[in-house]
Amino acid sequence: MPIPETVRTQGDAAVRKYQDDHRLAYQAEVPVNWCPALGTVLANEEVIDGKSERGGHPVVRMPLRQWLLRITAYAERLLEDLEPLNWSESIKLMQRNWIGRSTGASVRFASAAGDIEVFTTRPDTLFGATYAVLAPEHPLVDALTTPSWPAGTPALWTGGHATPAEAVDEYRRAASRRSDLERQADTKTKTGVFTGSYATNPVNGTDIPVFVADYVLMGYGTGAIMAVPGQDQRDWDFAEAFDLPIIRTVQPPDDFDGKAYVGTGPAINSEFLDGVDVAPAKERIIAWLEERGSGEGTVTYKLRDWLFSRQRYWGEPFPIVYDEDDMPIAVPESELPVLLPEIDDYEPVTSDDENSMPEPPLGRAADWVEVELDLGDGPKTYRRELNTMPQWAGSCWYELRYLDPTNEDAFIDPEVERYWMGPASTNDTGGVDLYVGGVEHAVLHLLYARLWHKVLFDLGYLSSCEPFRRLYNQGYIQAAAYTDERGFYVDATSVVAKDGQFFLGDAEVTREFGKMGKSLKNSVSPDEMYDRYGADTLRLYEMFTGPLDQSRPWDTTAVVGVYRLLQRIWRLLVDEETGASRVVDVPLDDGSRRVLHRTIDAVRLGMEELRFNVSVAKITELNNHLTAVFGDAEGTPREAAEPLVLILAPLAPHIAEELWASMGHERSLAWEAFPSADPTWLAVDEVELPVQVNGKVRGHVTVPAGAADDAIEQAALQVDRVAAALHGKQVRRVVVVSNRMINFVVT
RNA sequence: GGGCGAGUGGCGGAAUUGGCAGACGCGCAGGAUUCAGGUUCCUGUGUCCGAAAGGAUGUGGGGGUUCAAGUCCCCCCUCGCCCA
Repeated sequence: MPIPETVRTQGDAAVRKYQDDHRLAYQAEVPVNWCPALGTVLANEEVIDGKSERGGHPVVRMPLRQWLLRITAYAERLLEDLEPLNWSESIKLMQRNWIGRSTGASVRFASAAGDIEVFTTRPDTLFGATYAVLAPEHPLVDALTTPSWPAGTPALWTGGHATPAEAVDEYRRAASRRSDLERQADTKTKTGVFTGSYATNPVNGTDIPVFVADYVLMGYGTGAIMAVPGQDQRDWDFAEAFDLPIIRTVQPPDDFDGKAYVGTGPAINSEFLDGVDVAPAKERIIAWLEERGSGEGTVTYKLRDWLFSRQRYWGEPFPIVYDEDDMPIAVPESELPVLLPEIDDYEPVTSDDENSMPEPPLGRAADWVEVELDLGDGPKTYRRELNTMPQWAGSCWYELRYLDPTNEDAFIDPEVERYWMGPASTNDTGGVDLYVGGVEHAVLHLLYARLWHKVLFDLGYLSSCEPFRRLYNQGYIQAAAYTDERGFYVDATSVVAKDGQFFLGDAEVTREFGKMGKSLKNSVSPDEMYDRYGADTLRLYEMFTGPLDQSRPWDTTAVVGVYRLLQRIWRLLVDEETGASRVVDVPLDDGSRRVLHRTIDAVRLGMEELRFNVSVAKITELNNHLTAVFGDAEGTPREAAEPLVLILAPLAPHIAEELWASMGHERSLAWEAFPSADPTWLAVDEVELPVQVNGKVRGHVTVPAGAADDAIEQAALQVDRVAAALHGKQVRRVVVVSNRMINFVVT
């Protein structure tokens, strides 16, 4: 890393600090998510509503020195490169929201306790800031809390307390009992107290009161806001509740009758900004603030650096050792990989105690922890890093290693990577063609893997800058889950149904449907279906029950349908009595040829769009047709039999291979191309069109494909029921959609 | 509170994206084969009226645009997911 001269001249410590501020992996004392029940700390992405993503255990915040990966340095690129990816908009949106880029300004309001730094996305509304609010946990709150209420403080602002100190103390106590979720969800009642201090609005020198209120969260922005009730509904509600002035600084449209106006419009009551629209007003005020040193334009991200240490045994050890000064040193490449030591007890140290401390299991491997190495200044004893990497570390790049799994010299041959993953054009990010995975990885695996891919790209190992070009989120097969009267999940397999109610022993339980898994205790094994019907039927059934991206309950009642389909296909191609092939080398009739090619076309499309349920339906239709024509004939023409087996193969591979062999092939069908429809047989020479009268179908006509509008009209008029419907009516208009339909509009 | 997605027969789900709603399968009913059960095969199956021909009605509810709406627009209800 190039070190700027100005840093270099300040000595080794400064250089080290500069490096630490920029390195991808770094250690820092940060507030971490400590989960005593799991015995490890967790990344922000692994904590949902204050509970662990796995298991739902309580998570407490505590400061700790840990490894972090500087994902924030990639925030902008992670955001930008989402754009061209063939991912669902909802997942892209989740990542965008998680990265949480917001542009705005940080503005300093002078106060007796020093500058209060607020972040705002609406610096253009600064003239409308009529008060300021700090989160109850904000570090300046104590300094801003005055010994007594200033003269003229409205009773409304004091919360009924004799002094600001009392009021603030009491308020903070109450706020600490409410979770962030409650604080944000409860938008109706606005609470808060006045600190007794004022802050100066830099644009006009106005002193505005400073409040403490829990609708401002410490974890977002700077934990302090300038309140602009005219343009923010939360601020408006608070202003109404505390009788604070409201100044509109954006002119709402004439027909606007709401309270806060968040739309665009010309600035008003804003001196030099008056008449300027929101976007240019932002630019102008930022320039003004920067000129005077009162603030600057900033881009902030919600995304935080990735906490990368875990106190678990099962994880990649860090290739890091510490010297006698506790200085971390990278293990030289010749010593890699660092392997986990054999230990007897690799369980994490778990606890119910919020005050317990993380304790890495690797600490138990005393003779592994101490290691003698020569890192340039002779053999010395070093101490190994005891934390391990999170489970995501491996899943961040496994897809790359899969491409070249036996390579001993590199994690992947660049040529191999280019072949599988390389960009197809200049605008292409590259990446695997298709990645099927669950939505639950939206801001976990799918974000982390993108980071690693970009890092490897930057280091020159990859030609693709994104790992997954197309992402498809499969739905979940859900299963019935049952809760007892306490709301706890009970083992679903032990529940019995009786008269529409569900019981565990004598106790009634409540049924719901959810993703199968340990947490809902409702896993259902496919083994039973496999034993009874075989793997092909199981596979085909899963594909047939509905679109891949939809969740649905596991219901086995319809499985016989696809089982019968496979049997029917078998009987079409193999003589049940003798086991001999029924495939014959005679030409196929034109009608069957049309059905065949239409089916191939539809199945191919279904495969491309991952709509396997439709593909199965089309194969069924083809088979129904062929059975009707050839079921009782001497045999089934090869021209239809072979494509039928080939289009079936991806859905029911075993039976397809067997049928393929039965037709005399010695080589696996895996080497055959997927059939393509012949366009000649997709073309039709006659079409049957519905004839509508006032939008209602009154009959059908068969006309040559591409027939002229008036020819269709003449033919339609010949249809008895149409003629009857038109009798005595006046035709106002005739709508003909070629090869589609015809509609007579009458009165 | 905000955002996104979904709601179609008894059930799972189709519908070339504005053009015959209900493909395909399950289930159900009737029939054929069978000593019988199962298997297999055929026919029917949204709802209402009708013996039938046929008619009316119908894609969560209400309104709208259009010759034509499951599909587009507005309001509402329910469910799911995400964010706060």
